[in-house]
Amino acid sequence: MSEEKKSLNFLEQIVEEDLAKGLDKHKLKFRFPPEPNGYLHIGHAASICLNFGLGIKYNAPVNLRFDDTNPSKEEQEYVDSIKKDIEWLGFKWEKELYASDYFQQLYEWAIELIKLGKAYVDDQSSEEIAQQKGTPTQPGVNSPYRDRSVEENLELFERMKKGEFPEGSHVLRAKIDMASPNMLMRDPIMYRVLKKAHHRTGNEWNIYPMYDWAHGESDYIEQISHSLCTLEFKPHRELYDWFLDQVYSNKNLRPKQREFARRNISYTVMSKRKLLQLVEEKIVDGWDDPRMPTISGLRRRGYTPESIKKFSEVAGIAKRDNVTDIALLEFFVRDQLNKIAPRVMAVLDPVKVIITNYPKGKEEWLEAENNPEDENAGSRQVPFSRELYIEREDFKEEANKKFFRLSLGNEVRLKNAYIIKAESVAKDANGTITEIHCTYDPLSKSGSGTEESKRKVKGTLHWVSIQHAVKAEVRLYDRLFLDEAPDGHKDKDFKEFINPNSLIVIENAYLEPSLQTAKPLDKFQFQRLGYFCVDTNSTSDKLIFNRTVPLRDTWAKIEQKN
RNA sequence: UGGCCCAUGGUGUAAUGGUAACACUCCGGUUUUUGGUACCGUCAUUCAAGGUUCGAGUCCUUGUGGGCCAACCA
Repeated sequence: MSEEKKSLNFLEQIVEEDLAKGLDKHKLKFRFPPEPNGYLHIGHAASICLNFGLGIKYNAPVNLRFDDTNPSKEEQEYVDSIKKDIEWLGFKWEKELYASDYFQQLYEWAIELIKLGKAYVDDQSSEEIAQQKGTPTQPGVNSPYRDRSVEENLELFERMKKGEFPEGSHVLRAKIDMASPNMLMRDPIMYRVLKKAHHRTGNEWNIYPMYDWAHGESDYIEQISHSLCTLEFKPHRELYDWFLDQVYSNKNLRPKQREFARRNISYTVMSKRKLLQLVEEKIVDGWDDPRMPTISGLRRRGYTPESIKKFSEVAGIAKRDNVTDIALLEFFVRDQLNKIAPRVMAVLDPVKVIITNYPKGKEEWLEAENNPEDENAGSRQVPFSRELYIEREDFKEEANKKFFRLSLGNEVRLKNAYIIKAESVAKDANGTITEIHCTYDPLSKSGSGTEESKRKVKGTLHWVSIQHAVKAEVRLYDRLFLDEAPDGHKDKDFKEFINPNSLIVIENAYLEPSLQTAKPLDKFQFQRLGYFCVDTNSTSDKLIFNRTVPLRDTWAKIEQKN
């Protein structure tokens, strides 16, 4: 077996360089740092696969650290969902940690900074502070409180902590440089007063640290060797390093922040704010609606962890803005489901077929292969009888030679059963076909080995026996947005591009009886239709199937062209 | 009008100074009891212009285009 050399992405190269420069490989440590203010989505999967992938590759620990410094947005529900999703993807974290675990340490370090004259309490409003901050092209001006004495700062900060001041009245700021070309270095806020209950620390704190102050120091406390984040944090790196300088001792490892481009996907939105909006405005059925690009949505849609991981791996990691084609993700689910999903027959838009020369009351149980791609998948029995359903679109009274399906006077094979020929139709008053009368060739049974069974016919149809069929609700999902980049239009709201047909519910689909016992999240290929997954709310009394993705459909393409 | 980052087929990545690779999509074809799968084939001289070099997608300069930065969010 020749093993293909995989090229390293630029972050792996950085790790390799650090190793080459003498970094002890046992000191490699990574972290995945979600904020528990929303559900994980496919973009996070890139970061998860990157960090945990690095952990696997170098046999290094990866911490799961919740960045929970803002109690007004964060909730336990999100913590739980995030843990569930990471586990479902198949990754194991070394330690479950929280930025809030470090609140005390962070507080003590802040006091040290005050004592060193590197931090001060500012009494101004956020508006005043914003005004003094300048703009990217103009330097800021110093706060009038910038040169308070250490004693006064210490006392004020203590009172902030005790809850003596209302929210918004005081902040602790790092004293850096109001004229820095980097806005983040213009005396950034380290603490604000927030009298909110925290999901872990309750009412213990009246002040909460800001991201920049908490994140790098948390990395340092955990001795994370490589702290990987998305591109928009690039300007934060200077501040990350500045804060690190304040506490760093060369006896310890110094964490390194590096940035990569977030993964965008066509025909969807990825920001948690917008996803939350879809949930709150009930445009979708919750964070795990199968149309959502969340991990939980994809799971309910029928995606597998493997397909998501493969997608993340192949899409890769780089530094340029990107919009990856959703078709790549769909390719990987199909690719895996093709190998593992049992084939079954289901008719979504039924029209009745009566086989006039098949005896009334007779039934046969025919053998059907479960998966031609998996020889260990075995087979099952499906019932055949005189009255069947086939898809309405599989029949035309008259058809040209490109139509490989059933038409009057022509033969077609019923999958795993017999060759039938359409003889006549019955219609209702509107002209809608209500019955197709066919005859079958008794010698043409699938697998019987007869000459008749080997006869070439143009097409093969799926079907179900009416008297044996089980009913189910089938939900046909399509992309949630009609535009490739719904949030890429400056003058238009992303919701203007919502696909009105993103969900089509078929109340009464007919399935072969073997599906009666299907359990939530079981995956199947409905032959000739697509891959379907049993919904999490499905029961044996009320079966519900979600369409994960349709099969590739070259016939639909041919038809579209005409 | 400041600072930083980025630029390779339709899309996403690779090529680490030595003559553009892989995957997806699209289009065309072969096989097929799923118009599926599998298999085969077509699709770029790397944003532009200069420069360094025997040799540049890769290094330098200048443009051009895109992104990020003025939350008591992360």
